[in-house]
Amino acid sequence: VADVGTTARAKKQSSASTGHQAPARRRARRGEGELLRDEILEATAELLDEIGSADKVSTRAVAQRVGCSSPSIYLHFPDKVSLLYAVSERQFEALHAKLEERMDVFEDPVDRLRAAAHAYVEFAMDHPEQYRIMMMDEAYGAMYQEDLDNLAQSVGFNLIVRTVEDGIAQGRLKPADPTIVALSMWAAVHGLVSLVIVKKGINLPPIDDLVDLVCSQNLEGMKA
Amino acid sequence: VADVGTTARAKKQSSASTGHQAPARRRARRGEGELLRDEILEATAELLDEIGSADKVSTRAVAQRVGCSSPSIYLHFPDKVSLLYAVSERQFEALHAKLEERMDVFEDPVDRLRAAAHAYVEFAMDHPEQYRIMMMDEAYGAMYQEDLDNLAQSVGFNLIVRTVEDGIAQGRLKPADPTIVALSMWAAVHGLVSLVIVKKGINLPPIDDLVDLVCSQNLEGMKA
DNA sequence: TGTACATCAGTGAACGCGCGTTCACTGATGTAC
DNA sequence: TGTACATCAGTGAACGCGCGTTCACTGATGTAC
Repeated sequence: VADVGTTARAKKQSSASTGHQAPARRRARRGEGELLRDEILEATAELLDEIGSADKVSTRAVAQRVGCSSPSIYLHFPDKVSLLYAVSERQFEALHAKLEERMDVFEDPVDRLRAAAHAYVEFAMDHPEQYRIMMMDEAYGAMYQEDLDNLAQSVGFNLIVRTVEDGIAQGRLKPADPTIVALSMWAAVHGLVSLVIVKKGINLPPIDDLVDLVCSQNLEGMKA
Repeated sequence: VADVGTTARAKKQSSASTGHQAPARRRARRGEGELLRDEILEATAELLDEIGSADKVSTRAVAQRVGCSSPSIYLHFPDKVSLLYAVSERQFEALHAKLEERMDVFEDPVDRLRAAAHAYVEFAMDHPEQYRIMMMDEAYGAMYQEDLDNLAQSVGFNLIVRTVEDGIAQGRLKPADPTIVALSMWAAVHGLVSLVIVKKGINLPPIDDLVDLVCSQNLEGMKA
């Protein structure tokens, strides 16, 4: 009611309200509307990491982090679920890229699998809350429901299966169903890392030692 | 404003509103106030199973399931978090009891460990959404933070550690750190079951076969 | 046996909040002539 | 070079909803005398 005279800009600046971060974005040029889309995705990913629950990350908080208004989000995403879906897709791509990068250092399939396990754990420990959402959250689990091959692809599962196949073909691993071997490795590593994330504070041996142990149980025992 | 004449009971009965289930509870006798507490715990557990997210189970829904008003919940629990905590404690006790029951059928430590793994998986598959909340949810993870020994106890972890110790003492398993062996078994089984729960619909071999495989990798390889 | 009373086990209505989303709008940017 | 105009990239205010929780109360149950 009062305070109509001062410009909107001045008001936004002065009323810091709850806003620790509002970098006061500049409006994008004509063809650059997609820039905001990227900033929204990044801010959402950050907030998911900090807050650790998709439900509790509000579109308003995302907007505030970006420095835009909350309706602006709807210029780029039809609704909140779509935004979260897009973030998760990005994150799966990042995980996949990291696995590939770390595996490609090695030639030997067994080394490659160990490298993959360690890279997977590193990713999860770097973004524990995002990992929770990607791999433990109901919403995201359901998202990929129709699209299982896509999930396997994204999560790097096929990468592992193929490497196990190579190992068997090259005589480095005993013949076995490569999908089962890959699955039990994945489950063991995921189990480990998810326990550490959820029951944080539980005092465990260093996680990398545990990962080595899991790799040994899954691979060394299977060496040809 | 209108409709004041008809009794409250009649109103409740007729306005079925969204209420599929409102069993029209009878008020407890003088000393039996604790009865409602139990009913609230059970209704909450049911709803958690059905809905699969602690956030999305509302106190109002719990009250409706029980057939009482929502303020009644606050007669027995100071707030929603305490209610959820109490439910989860109950559930951990049930899991512990199930493990003990299934293990006690066998004498041999290796058999006992296999039985434990299968019982654990059965519990999780019977109450997938509760298992998610107990083992994958942030809120519950945090609840037990101060109380790690209690967690280990509740989840049956100590039971497993002791059985591994027995196995080693009896010469049925190779000498090793019993905690590490138990932990890697737990992680592998938890990893498996949590993948199946979250990524439901993913087409996998029967889970019991996978559990057997995991047991083999963790135990058979370790047999003395 | 009858009645006044304390208390126990609850209830209906409401408060205040934060959220996802919509609506009607604004004003800078580039384009046509 | 100047100006009218379309459009793109946003915005402020508000709606409606569901939630956890509180408040003032009610009425059945048992007890004292």
